[in-house]
Amino acid sequence: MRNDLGVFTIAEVEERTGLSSALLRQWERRYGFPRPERSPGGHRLYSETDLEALRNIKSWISEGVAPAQAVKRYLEGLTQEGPRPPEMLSLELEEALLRADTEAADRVLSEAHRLHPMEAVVMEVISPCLRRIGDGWHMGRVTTAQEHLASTYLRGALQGLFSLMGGSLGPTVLVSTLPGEQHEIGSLIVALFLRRAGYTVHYLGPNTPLSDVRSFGERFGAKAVVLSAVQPISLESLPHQALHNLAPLVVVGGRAAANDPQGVERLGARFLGNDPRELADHVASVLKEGGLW
Amino acid sequence: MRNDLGVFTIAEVEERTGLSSALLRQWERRYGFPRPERSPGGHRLYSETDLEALRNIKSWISEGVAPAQAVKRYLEGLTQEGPRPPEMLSLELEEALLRADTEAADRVLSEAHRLHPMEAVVMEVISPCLRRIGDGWHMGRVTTAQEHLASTYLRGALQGLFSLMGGSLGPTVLVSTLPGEQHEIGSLIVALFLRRAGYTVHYLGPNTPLSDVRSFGERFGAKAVVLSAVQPISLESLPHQALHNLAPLVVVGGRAAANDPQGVERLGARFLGNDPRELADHVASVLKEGGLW
DNA sequence: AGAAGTTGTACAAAAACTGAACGATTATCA
DNA sequence: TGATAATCGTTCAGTTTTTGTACAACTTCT
Repeated sequence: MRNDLGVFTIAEVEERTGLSSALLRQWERRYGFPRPERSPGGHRLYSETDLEALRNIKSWISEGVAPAQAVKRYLEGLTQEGPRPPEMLSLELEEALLRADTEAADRVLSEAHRLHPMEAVVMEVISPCLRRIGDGWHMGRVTTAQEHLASTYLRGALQGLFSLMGGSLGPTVLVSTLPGEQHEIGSLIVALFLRRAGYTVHYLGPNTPLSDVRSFGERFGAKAVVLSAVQPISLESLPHQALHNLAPLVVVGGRAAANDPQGVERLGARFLGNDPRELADHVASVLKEGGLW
Repeated sequence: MRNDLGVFTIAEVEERTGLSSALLRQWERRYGFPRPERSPGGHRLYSETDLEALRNIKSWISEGVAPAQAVKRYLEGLTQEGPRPPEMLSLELEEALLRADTEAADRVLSEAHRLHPMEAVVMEVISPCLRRIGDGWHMGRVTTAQEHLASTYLRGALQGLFSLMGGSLGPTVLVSTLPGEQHEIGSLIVALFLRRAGYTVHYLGPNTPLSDVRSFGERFGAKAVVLSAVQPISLESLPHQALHNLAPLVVVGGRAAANDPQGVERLGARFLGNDPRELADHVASVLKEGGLW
């Protein structure tokens, strides 16, 4: 299942996690974690699991959890059961949803949140699960009803995360889909990461008419509008420069945008990548460059 | 469900709530709230619940409630003149959503849940709010973007309730909408009440093809299928007896069904009323009569 | 031999804690 | 109405906790 052998030197861990070697040693002394294997001569040899844990802890700390508590939380998560990695949780989630067992899905998600930070749950548990189910549907392995149930359930889970994560300090950003789109989950994930990055995000839901996006943006002084496009048609059926003046920055993401960046430019918008996390980062840096933060 | 362990530092709480750390300490001294856990050395460790409570209290203060009263209101769930009625909460919810203040909406809903049973929150707070916003949209008083944001938000809230309410003992019922429908919220509410009535409810989300509903129903031995129809077209465009053999009992609800009960019969289904609560009751009694419970 | 690691101790900055006091409002009452 | 009392957010001083880093002396790895 997972390679738990200690192979990384402390310098490599420092490199990969950004935690200084001195700090790693202090944590081990103070909190008893991590406690890596040792070489015959006593050098620390960290495992992949240790790295993962350290990244989790670091990200909890950045979310405002006190360091000592972050470590404690991780250790308590361990005592429950073996630390199942995100990939396995994602597979369990898929299995639960395909057999329409939403209670089991609840359990998997709540365990995922106990063991991993929000970002990892979204990108490594929920997202891959959705992709696999989508693929399975295209290949006929998954029925439409199963796909519906799963995406409805996961959309709800993401929406719960979104609202759980209040906070409105930074500039305002609107998130929606292009008119006519069926898939809203990508835009929901982007909204999640933008909110996490400190923006005031209004998630308008799918399929909002562009004229309303514009008026809404004006009313709330939106600095950016992010729209998702999965189906090529929704990109192609819009007239030239249709998105041009929705807001100071207009971004289109999604598979259709990735396959046709020129199409996005034709509409007067920008393509800033397809990965939700990257997209949110890019939006942030573009807004900063433009002095719009 | 919620992680209630105290982990957040006072600085993080200050940042997230906007209440100064000195003030947080004074409140604790003066009102005895919040009383967070402590680290071994005595540092305060606030929980997620504390954060939510503080946001509630802060918003009441900004509305003019005296701080001491706001804390008291939270602790007792009471205003000076007893619990606030659902109608008032519903209006507050509408107002919050129309100005896209989802944090305020969160607070209203959380207060509603503290003061009233789930059924009342759904039927007397959320439902009327949706209806008013829908009406306002038809009359041009509410923009499409506002309507989208509100229904997206409330759909999420209902879905949260639905999944929060697990439980699968009774017979299986499927809930979806007729193909082509845009509005899924009615079906979501029905699903909620059916689950509350003790059924094992699979909510398939909107727009599931009928063939998939059928196969899904067969696989899970569904005793009933409930479909929602808001737009007359989705009712009229189906062939005769299209719903006939989806399950032992096939019910169609929604405004379009209420306006055209013969149309429902033509499809081989039954119309059992439009009010979600009644509909759920009727489904239950029909299943009992038919010996299907 | 030199780079990298280890232990143990020490240190300093940041963050929190306690308790008290201080203006500025707001409410109460003669 | 005008004086008095209560409420409330902020500030200050002095102490303690927490946390990250630094240093010295010694060891291991290559």
